[in-house]
Amino acid sequence: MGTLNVGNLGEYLREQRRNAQLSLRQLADAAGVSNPYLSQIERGLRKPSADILQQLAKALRISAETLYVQAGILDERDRDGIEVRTAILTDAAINEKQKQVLLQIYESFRRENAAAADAVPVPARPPAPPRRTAARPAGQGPGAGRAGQKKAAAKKAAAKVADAVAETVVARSRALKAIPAREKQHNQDERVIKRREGDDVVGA
Amino acid sequence: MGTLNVGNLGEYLREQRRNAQLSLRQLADAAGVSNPYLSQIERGLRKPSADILQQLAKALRISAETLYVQAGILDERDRDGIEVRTAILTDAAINEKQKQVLLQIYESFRRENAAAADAVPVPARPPAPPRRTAARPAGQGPGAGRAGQKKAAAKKAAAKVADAVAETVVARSRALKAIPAREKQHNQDERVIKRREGDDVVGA
DNA sequence: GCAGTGTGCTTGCAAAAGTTAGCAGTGCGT
DNA sequence: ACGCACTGCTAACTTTTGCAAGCACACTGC
Repeated sequence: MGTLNVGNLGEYLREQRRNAQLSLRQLADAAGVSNPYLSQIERGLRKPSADILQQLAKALRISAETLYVQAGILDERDRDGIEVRTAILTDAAINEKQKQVLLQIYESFRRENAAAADAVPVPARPPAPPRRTAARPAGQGPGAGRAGQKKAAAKKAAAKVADAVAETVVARSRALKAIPAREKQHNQDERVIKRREGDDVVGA
Repeated sequence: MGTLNVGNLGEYLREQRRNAQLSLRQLADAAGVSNPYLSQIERGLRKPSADILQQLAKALRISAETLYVQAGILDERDRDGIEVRTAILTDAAINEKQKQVLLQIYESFRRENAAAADAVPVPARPPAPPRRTAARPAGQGPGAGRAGQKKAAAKKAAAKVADAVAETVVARSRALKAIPAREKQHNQDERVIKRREGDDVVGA
């Protein structure tokens, strides 16, 4: 193959590996791939198979599809957000509430990015105003008192769920950041043991 | 390779080719693939790369993802999730961090639903099960008063999710900027770049 | 200084993917 | 009968992927 069509894969992989604070050897070991090969991939000298990409994605705790896209196996084509909206709305695995939550977040992100693209000075919390706007129409105040009270209670419960979810996300994020460091040390210990054993075998 | 993990690909390919009323040679020529290789693929003797699958899909005028699924590159069992994930990942309007956040939330929703579907009592979290149990009867509407209150609470929680998560994203963004290790890695990047340039020269 | 450990990379090689040249069989026209 | 075009496949070969062994360099502790 004269020129490898590997797109941005190598750079992306290296970036993700660095974000995870893993050495080349650590990621290679975690993915079950040889470290020279991983080095070659990162430098764009090789185009790995989808199987290898799956293994790497798993070790990096990112979705394989992410790497497929970077490698040019899956196409990046959505510009209007229609597919994301459609996919979310037609997904049978999540309920309506969750769909709405995801859509709100998705739209917030899009707005945030659009604002950034416009180079408009972004307020401290750009997503906040849309949320409040959405919350008020949901109220529909003129209804019966009981109806209003029930709705307020429902909102309170939803807020509690959101707190739990956000907490989960934050905790997970921290775990992801904390684990690599620990794993790194732990892996070093393991590698020391492995290496000594390996050295013994070679010596023998 | 002792046993090729090619799933149903060969049979599926042959079926599609026959449906299109193409001979093996015609399809191979249209796809830019050698006809003996196509024969081997159809007989399950070879596992083609994603590039070859793309070429074949294009010649057959079907989506490459269809063949990826048949080849086991994409998981069909996870089909609904795949569409959402793929849509999110291929969306050009949001960046990588946002994509990962959305995916994490999506996954936690799915997990939440799967756990609720399994109705597995979680001993580790005694507070959580009662809340979920309450959310479920709400849908079934056994008790009108309580069910209504719980529904309203759920809505409020959902509304707060976006705010909490957006806050998380902002916090994470700040954390990423604050991490000194990032600078360290940046320096490593420079070193690697220098080294790679040297290597490239040697390679050329 | 040294030894030990970690890092990323080079080199040679095996295995697998993928191609080229050609074979055997089938159907059709003369 | 023959020749021709088409079919799917075999076998040898080429190219690419992916790995094992090892190198050079950096860092740390003694």
